[in-house]
Amino acid sequence: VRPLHSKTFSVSDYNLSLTLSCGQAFRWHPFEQHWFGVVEDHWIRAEASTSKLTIRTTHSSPDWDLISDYFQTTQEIAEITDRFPNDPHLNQAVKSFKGMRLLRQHPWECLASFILSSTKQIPHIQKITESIATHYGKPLAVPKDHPPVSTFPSPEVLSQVSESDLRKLGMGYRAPYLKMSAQMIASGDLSLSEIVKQPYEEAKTSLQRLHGVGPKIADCVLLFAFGKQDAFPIDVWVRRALKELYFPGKKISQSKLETFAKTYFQPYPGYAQQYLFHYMRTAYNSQSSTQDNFKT
DNA sequence: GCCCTACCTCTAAC
DNA sequence: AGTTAGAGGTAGG
Repeated sequence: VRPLHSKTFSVSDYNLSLTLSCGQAFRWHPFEQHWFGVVEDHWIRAEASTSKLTIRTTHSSPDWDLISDYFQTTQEIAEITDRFPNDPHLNQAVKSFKGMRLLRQHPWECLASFILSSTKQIPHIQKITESIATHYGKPLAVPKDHPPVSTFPSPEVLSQVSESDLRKLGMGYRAPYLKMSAQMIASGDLSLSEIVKQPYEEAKTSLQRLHGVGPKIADCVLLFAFGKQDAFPIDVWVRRALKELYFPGKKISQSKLETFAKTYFQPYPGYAQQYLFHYMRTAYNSQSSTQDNFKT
């Protein structure tokens, strides 16, 4: 057990709990009054008040720049939400979820997580990603009152795992997708560090060369790992939100919806998407009597 | 282009 | 308590 290094970042409106639990990252756990998880090879403990984000880590020489980047500590969230279009839905979402932010995740872990996310609910995605780390990652030092955790294994490691061993972790038909993606990246056939430099549309096309990666998963990686602000992942919840909130009672094609989203929510479509996503999910879950209003 | 279906497994809802 | 439908997509027809 190592002593913890710690650092406090000055932030404004940092809603840590919402940020870590809103479906963009899958390996954060609430523990007493804080959260713990992993950023690359750092075990991390995080807690926030309205003006401070305090990070502790067991890492022997913490990479604070990496950590600052992951948590986007220098981002002024108000500057982004202030530029959302002025409509009642977004206004309500911003008011309800004040301080919800986007992280800047490790590209491979983010990609792998979202390959595993298709037709899965969040608790199961959490279970599988944790299980992958436990089985194939490297154990990290943790404080003695905390459970063991491991790093998320590299593409090189996962490309060597057999499909049947991956299936044992419960990922079903996604196993070959994960393995093939790991192989393509490990072999250098596809380079995530090159894709990050490409403009949004080109980067999206590049990512979709991977089997199991379509427009939605590509957009998740572009937004949550590469910080491409134009990415607008449209999943079932966001589709419902767009249809019901902006085109009630009308038939509208997928491509029309995409065009609308790309233009209407500028200059921060990605952030707007996350607020709409959360807005729709919580409204849907908490008001069962109004479910019919949200049917596709 | 647009629509349909199979794909694994878990979970929540009958 | 067993059983079944549906789940934060994608590929292939």
